[in-house]
Amino acid sequence: MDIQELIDRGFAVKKYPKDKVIYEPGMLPRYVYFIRTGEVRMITVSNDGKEFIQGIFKAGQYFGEPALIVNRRYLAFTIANKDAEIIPVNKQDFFNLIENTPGFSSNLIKTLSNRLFYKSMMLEELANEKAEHRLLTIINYLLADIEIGERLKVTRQELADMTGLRVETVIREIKLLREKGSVNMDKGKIIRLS
Amino acid sequence: MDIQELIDRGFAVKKYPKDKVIYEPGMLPRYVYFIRTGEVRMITVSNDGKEFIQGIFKAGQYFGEPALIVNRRYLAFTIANKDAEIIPVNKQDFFNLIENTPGFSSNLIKTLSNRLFYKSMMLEELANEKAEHRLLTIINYLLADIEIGERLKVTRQELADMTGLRVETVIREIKLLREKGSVNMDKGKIIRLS
DNA sequence: ATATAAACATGATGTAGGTCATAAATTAAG
DNA sequence: CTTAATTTATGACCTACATCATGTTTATAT
Repeated sequence: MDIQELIDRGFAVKKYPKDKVIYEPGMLPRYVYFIRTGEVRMITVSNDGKEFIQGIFKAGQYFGEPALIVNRRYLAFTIANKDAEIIPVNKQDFFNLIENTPGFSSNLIKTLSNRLFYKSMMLEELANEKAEHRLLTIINYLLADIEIGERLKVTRQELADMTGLRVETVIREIKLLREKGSVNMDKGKIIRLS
Repeated sequence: MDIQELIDRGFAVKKYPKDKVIYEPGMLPRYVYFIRTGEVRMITVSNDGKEFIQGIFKAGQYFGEPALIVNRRYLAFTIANKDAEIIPVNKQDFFNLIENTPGFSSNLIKTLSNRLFYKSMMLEELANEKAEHRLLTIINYLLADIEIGERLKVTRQELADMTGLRVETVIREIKLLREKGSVNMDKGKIIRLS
């Protein structure tokens, strides 16, 4: 399912400026959101305001289906990370897409499986592993997605919000990882060497 | 997809005695496993031997698809919790089921969405919440699945393995929850009152 | 009924990582 | 260029939970 196809079929594009909330916990799901441009973060927030990054979604991806499919209220916020153009597709239309668009259903199955895989991995980390191991795991996960020689453009705060640690801990731990040579740095950012 | 239908189509049933390992981390996925009878637990184990329960699967359910679908090695062990009869369905047959069995594909999508929902919830808990909150969350999640007046037949060790806590912590915390009245107990086990 | 193994319980002590405070270094904005 | 805002950095202290040790109660098997 590519986004242009949706537009051709007459679905409307909605603009969300950076930091605009797309949906929040407690709301009943009505749409699945297809991202044409920009980026979205999905976060849960604890009582005392600590954020956890459940996922980052980019152009070409969609989000919000699980809650809609199982028909339960959202658990997370989704917020535009940058200015974004998004196509909300309502429940009926979404189910029509699944039924009638060749390959869409199997694409959805793959997407859900992938996310499940990531979440299983992170659950194990958060349940059992300590700071150093958790950090190495996401760092390597993120490094696998960029080119050799590129730097990870992720802040320490974001790493903290993905691992359930606090910034200070991430800062100290990354310093140790660099000293140990477990991680290579370039001007304060982690770089992929191989 | 009900299990009898698979048997009618000629798929073989394999017996696994209690505690038999069905697959383990590092293996390449070759089958999806449909449970005819018995029960299976999926666990990840840290370096120092601590277990985390990724999921429990019962008669009528299937497991092992995500790794097969994304074509990556298993992260977890799956182990028979009780004597079990299981039908391994190989990759090609499984994809045929998706393609050709009416309703199977949408059933799979629902199943994956449900698990994703559970894992998102637990990730938030493990990342941000302390022992008491974590415990109340799974306890209520588990209570929702049993009848009013029934007792939760789950050990404190199992609660520990689902929340990333240690038995002693779970024991102490449950005692506090009972004293606070946040949880009702009957002969040492948590009971659902309403 | 008795033995044996799980499960539950509780105290004493240790520690990883959180919290708080304060500041230097980058990056973005005007 | 200068200012403001983020991000990174570091020390001092604290706390929730882990760890270890040992015992009691409750199931399970013979």
